[in-house]
Amino acid sequence: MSDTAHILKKHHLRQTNCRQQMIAHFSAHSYALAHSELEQALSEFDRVTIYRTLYTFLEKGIVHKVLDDAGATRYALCAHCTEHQHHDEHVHFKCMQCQTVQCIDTISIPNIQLPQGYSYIDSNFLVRGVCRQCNQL
Amino acid sequence: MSDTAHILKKHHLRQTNCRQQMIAHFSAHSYALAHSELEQALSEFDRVTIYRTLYTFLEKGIVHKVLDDAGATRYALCAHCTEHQHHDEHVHFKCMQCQTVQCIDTISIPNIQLPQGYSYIDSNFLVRGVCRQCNQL
DNA sequence: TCCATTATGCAACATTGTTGCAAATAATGT
DNA sequence: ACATTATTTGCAACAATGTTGCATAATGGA
Ligand SMILES: [Mn+2]
Ligand SMILES: [Mn+2]
Ligand SMILES: [Zn+2]
Ligand SMILES: [Zn+2]
Repeated sequence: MSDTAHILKKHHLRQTNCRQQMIAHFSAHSYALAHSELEQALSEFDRVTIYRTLYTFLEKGIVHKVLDDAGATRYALCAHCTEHQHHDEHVHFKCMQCQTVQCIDTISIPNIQLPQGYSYIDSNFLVRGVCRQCNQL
Repeated sequence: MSDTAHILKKHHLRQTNCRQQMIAHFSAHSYALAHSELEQALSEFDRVTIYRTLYTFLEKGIVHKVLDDAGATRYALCAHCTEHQHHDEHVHFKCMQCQTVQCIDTISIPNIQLPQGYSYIDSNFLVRGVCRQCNQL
């Protein structure tokens, strides 16, 4: 069974064309994808279908949301998440030159001490800078 | 001279009604404001004017952008920023109960070590959880 | 192969972000 | 106080993104 099929099966989702191609597209890219990018790449599917598929993937822990300072939300494959809990406490890096946002899985988000009375659920850490590729130009 | 007038003067901006009321509104709230909230509160001004004023305030270092996982960008007053550089490296906290996002000025963003080849510009750290007020219910 | 459940496409709409341009306004100098 | 000029505002129009309802199509299991 293909990788994409396996991911869907693992999360008890039906094997549909759109889902398979979306997962394949995520796998083929090392950076986080915006809705608009998926829409362009997979133009055979309706915008709403992609929208709803992203929602399903989020719920099931197949992808996680990646914050971007430029409006549109991005998404990237999760490494070890389940339907019940996301575990994506790694840093995200946005290159201000090529505008891509990537997961830096090797850097986990440092623990911080919240003020009295505040409780922690999760966090999202976006670092802006210039990526390796763009620095080498 | 009023506080709001002083802020505008300091940044060489004209004293206009919209700008003064927007700054007053920011000052009166301890949490980050979305465009839509300003629009509702200051309904005598056009949506576009508020939009452009936010843009001006961002440029001048009067407000900073606060990322939110729910689509709409929020803004909050800067403490020590100038036209030339923002210095808002503090943690932002979003309460998943009351949905407000606030600046936690007392917690600065921890330094992280980026991989070889990456250079750092700035960062945005959003912690999600439950705020003090909502926890005490 | 049939059926129940689920996913998709389409239409329609809501919200947010963005630009051009003419009219209104604020600052400046007289 | 008034005229001049640069800037700001409101309006219209549009682009992009997010969201829902509903009829039709497809999937997975019986
Ligand atoms: Mn990630
Ligand atoms: Mn802040
Ligand atoms: Zn880059
Ligand atoms: Zn709260």
